[in-house]
Amino acid sequence: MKIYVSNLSFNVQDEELLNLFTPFGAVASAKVITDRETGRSRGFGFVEMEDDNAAQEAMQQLDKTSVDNRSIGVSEARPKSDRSFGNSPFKSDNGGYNKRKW
DNA sequence: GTTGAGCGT
Repeated sequence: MKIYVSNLSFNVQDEELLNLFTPFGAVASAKVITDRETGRSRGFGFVEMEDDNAAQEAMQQLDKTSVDNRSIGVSEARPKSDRSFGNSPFKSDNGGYNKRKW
């Protein structure tokens, strides 16, 4: 399950995310999105967990909790389009991500 | 020694 973590402090990074979600279950990957140009944190990240129910658990437990003096937000991540940044400038039909009835 | 909505290359 992919998890979207928002409102992160700018000093929290991948490892911090990992440490946050690890106690709830196996974390496949944890990544804080940093600005590609400057390298600074953008204040949000993604966490991929092996176990789905562990992910749900982590979400409820970590959402709105204070991390580094900031109340973070944890929710299920949107599906990153099957091929959003491939090679074609036309990208996907929706323009980035499936804009269904979320 | 930057800053605060947001869904990653």
